[in-house]
Amino acid sequence: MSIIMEQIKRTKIKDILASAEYEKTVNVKGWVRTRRGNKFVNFIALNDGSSIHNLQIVADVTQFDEELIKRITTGSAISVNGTLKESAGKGQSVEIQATEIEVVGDCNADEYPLQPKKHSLEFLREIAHLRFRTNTFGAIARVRHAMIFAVHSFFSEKGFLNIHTPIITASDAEGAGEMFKVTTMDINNAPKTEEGDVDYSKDFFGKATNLTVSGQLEGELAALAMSEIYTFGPTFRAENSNTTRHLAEFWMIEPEMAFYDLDDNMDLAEEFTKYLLNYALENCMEDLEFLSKRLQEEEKGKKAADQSMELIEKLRFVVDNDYIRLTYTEAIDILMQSKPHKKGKFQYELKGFGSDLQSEHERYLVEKHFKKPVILTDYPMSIKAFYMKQSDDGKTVKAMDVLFPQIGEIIGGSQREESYDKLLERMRAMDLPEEEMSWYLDTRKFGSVPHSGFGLGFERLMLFVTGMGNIRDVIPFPRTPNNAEF
RNA sequence: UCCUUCUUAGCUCAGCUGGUUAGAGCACCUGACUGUUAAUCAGGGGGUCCUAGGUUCAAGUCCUAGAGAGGGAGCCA
Repeated sequence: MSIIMEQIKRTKIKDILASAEYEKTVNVKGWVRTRRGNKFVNFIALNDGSSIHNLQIVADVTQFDEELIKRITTGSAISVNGTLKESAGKGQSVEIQATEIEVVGDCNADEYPLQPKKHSLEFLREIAHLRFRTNTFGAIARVRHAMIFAVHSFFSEKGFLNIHTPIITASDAEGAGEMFKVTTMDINNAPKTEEGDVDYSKDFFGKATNLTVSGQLEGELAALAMSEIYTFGPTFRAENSNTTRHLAEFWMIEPEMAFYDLDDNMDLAEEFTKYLLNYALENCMEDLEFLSKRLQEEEKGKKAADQSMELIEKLRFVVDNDYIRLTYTEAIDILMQSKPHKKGKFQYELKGFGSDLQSEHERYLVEKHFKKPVILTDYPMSIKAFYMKQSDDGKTVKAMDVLFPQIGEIIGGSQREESYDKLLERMRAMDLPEEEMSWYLDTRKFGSVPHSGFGLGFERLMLFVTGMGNIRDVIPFPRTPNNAEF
C-alpha cells in the first residue's frame, strides 16, 4: 500500500541543521542510520550525505501504521514531511516532528552489512559500494570533493589553464614505471610479424599503446605556448606495489610553467599545498573534526610518542610554517651526523652521494630532525629522469621532492632541461628513442625557454588532509594488484 | 616482488603447554519501557574454526602446501 504524500520541495539536511525557522513545514529524504525508541515515540537518525551530522526525525508512533514504522530499518531510504522544531532532547538543536513518512526503499536488516557500530576499515573496503554510507567515508567523500574544487580554483585564480592530456599514449619513454597495455587485439590470437613478435601495426592505433603514467610531456608542450598550465587526470602504473601509499590508478595534478626556475617551482609547490590545506580548514571543519576524533580513537592504544599530531593542529602547523629547503647533499650531511646513523640504528646503510635516500632516511629528516615539510633539491643526475635540468656542476639536476610527515613524498618535480643539445645527449646516454620523441625535442628547437613543473599525487594529499593511514580508503574504488572490484 | 603477522557467528574478537557439547559483546528475532543519542533491560535463533593434505587415541590449537587480508620494504605520486 503506497501512501500519497503531500508534495513539498526537499530540503537537504545540512540546510535544515543550519536553520532556525521553527514550525516551518519541510520535506527531507535520506537513508536511515538508526531508529530507536518505544511504543509511543521513535527517533530516526537520518543522513543524506550533505553533512556528517544526522537529522533527528521524531515520530509519534501512535500516529503511524505499525507496519510502516517496522520498515524503517537501518539502511532504508525514507522521505519525511514534518515540522521543524527546536529539539526537546539533548544532543541536537533542531529536529523534525514527522507528519508523513514514506519508505522509498526498504532495507532488509538481516542482510544489510552495515550496523550502527564501528566497523573495521578492512571490512568496509570489501563493501566499498556501501561504505559511502558510513560517517568516515561520507566525510572523506566531501573532503575529496572540496580538494578537487580547491585545485581548480587555485590555478584558475593564478591564470593557469587546465589542459586535458591524453590517457592513451604511445610514448614509453617517460620512465615512470610499468605501463598497462591498451589494445583491441585478441591476446590469444594476436597477429605476428615475420620474426614472431606481436605485430602492433595491426592494432587499433597502428602501434603499441599504453595508459598514461604522466601528462607531463604533453603538459610541457602546452606550457611552452600558454605560459602556465596544469593537468588533473587519472594516471596508471602497473607496478606490483603493495603499500599503504600506492595505487595502480590514481589522480595526479601536474602544473607546468614557462619562465619558472627551480626556486619559482618550489614557491608554487609550497603556496599550492598550503592553499589546499587552508581550503580544507575553512570549508570542511565539521568533517575534519570527525576525522580527527576517529584518528585519536584509532591511536588510543599507541604509545604517546607514536601518536600523530592532532589532525587540525597538524594542518594549521603546515599552513603556518615555511617548508625547509635543502639540497640532497646537505641532507646526506645531516643524516651522517644524526644519532641513528652514528648508533647504527638505520636499517639501511647511508651510502653517501649517488644513492637514493631510503624512506626511513626521509622520514627521519621530516619527522624527527625538522618536524615540518621538507623540500629536497639538487639530486644526483644518475638517479633522476632524463628531462631534468642539468646543473653546472655536471653531477646534479634541478630536481625537487616535497616530503610530508607520515606520507613521505607528496610532490616530485624539477626544472626541465631547455637546452636541445643537453637534452638530446642525455636521451642518447639513457638509450631513449629520439625519433619517437621528436615532438618533445621540437619544443627545445623552436623558442625554448626555462620552464619547470611538478606532479602532486592527489590521494597522497588526501591521506594527509584526512589523517587516514591507507591510500585505499581515500579513493572511492581503489585499484591495486589483484583488486579491481566494483 | 621480498619480509612479517593474521584468517573462529552477519561484525569485532576471546579460546592457555592439543583433551568433554567452541564462547563474549554488538547486530538480528520476540517481549518490556512515553524523549532516545551506537538507547536500555529480559529471552531466543545463529558456526564448513579460510581450503587441502598430514601427525596424534584425540586438532580451532601442531606440521606442510595453497588462497585471501593487514603491516613493513622496494618502485614512486
